[in-house]
Amino acid sequence: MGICRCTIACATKDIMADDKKLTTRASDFSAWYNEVVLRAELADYSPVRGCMVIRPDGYGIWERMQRTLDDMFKATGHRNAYFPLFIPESFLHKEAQHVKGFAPETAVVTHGGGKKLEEPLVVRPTSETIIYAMFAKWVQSYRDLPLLINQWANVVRWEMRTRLFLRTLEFLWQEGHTAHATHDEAEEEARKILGLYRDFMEGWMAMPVVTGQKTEAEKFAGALRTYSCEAMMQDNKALQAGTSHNLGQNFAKAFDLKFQSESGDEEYAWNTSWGVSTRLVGGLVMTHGDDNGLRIPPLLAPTEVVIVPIWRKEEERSRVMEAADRVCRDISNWERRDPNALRVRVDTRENLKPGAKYYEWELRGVPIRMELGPRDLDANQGVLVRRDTRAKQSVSLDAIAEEIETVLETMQDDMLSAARDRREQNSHRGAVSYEQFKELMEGDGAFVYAGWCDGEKCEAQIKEETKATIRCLPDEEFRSAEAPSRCLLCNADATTEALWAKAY
RNA sequence: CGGGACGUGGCGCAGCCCGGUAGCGCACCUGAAUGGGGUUCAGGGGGUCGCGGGUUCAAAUCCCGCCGUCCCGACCA
Repeated sequence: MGICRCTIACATKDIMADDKKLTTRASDFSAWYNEVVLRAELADYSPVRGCMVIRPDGYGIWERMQRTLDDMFKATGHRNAYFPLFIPESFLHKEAQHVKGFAPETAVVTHGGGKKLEEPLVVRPTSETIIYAMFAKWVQSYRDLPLLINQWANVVRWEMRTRLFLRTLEFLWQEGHTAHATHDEAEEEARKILGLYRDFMEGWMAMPVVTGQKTEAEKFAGALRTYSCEAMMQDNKALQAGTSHNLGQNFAKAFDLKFQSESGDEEYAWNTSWGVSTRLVGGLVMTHGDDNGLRIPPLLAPTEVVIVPIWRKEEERSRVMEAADRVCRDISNWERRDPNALRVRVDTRENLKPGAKYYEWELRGVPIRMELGPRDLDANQGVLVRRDTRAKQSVSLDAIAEEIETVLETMQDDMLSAARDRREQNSHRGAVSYEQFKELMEGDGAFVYAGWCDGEKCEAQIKEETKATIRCLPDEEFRSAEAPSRCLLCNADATTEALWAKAY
């Protein structure tokens, strides 16, 4: 609820209006986020603590993400497979760092069919162990490599604090797992996927990311190196949107994944694993949403255009409805079932005034609203309203499909630019004193690029004192023109530049 | 798991301090009118007051326990 600044005379009216309004991002970002997710019907709470139901509008976004990513994985030679939900508990213990990282947050099945199991089964928190155990059976020779597998699955991590989409006990994701003959091939794969993720996040989600490498403290449990895509949300906190790991030979050694090389030697394979999850939907909300609700970038919007018919008299009603239906069919290529055609729907509800519909579709984030009334029909036009800018334009019905395509493309680009501008405005480079850094982190938050001595003590102490962490050691294109020379905390010579921020 | 707030028709809340058997707004249903930025009027349906105990003639209200949600810490895609 917003604050009423009205006089008593209009208090009632204002409260009514407020009842329909979202908490603003500025007043309480977390509350705003929850309200958007619930009221835009992306998800709902489940009876089980920390779990959520993904509703059709939320799942529709995920489906579009899935389809796009799946195409990208296939185009780079990966194939889908499915590995089981249950993993023998002993498997998790075979890689020392891995079990250390995941054991505390696993759900374990101890009974089945009414009997106690001989060996408890872990509900997968991630599938490295079962997958590399299977890879070991399948790989004999270098000719079997590389082995490029992806799976779409659910995983369970018993988190303490949960947030819709951002951190739930169960979530949906894809996990890619590959085996290679050499370290360099694995490294190339891990980097290739990181780039693929970035292309998806920027090109489809209109969510700019900083790519880079995780520090030892932040890397995946069991990995040699972890790379990540870090996006800035509107509260200036970082969201780790995707990770790609070079696992080295750690899992190969733990699961005896060996192959005979060209020269006849027996060698351990080199692995990578990488994933993005339904967390991306949360990232989408927090990147683009505004105080009127969700804003979905056109390429991922389950509905791109909603047509709102407008009429006064009965005669107008039939005329407008008929036209709306016709336009919908024309521009959506409905009868041809063309998957690339526009995703359009007509809001035929008769119990709501047009204005109410406008608010609702804005809340739901549909990119374009098309208002179609008698005056428009007389002029053979429709009114297009962009969700991102709320700008209106009248367009001839003869050219409406083309114009919509143009507007959608423009919106997609504009949303990425706006998100990037916002990130840059809240990013700080150059010499930042630790005092300034603390002020930034205590205040509005920020991305801060600063020098780091590579010392885990400095990293830990800064985290302790400011809650900010090194999100990544940025890839070259994100590094400052002039490399920082001093460590943010200890002032010793900096060995690298680090991106600091508070994180989700 | 520690600190704080909250839990009352679908949603948002009042009632609780000072026990007496539940109310408001929105939403929903019916009818009529209305319809280019949150329609109006009339009629109507819906709640064992988070769950479980206790105190009492009587509990939404007082006491104890538990569960859940949100915020803040320790853990994390």
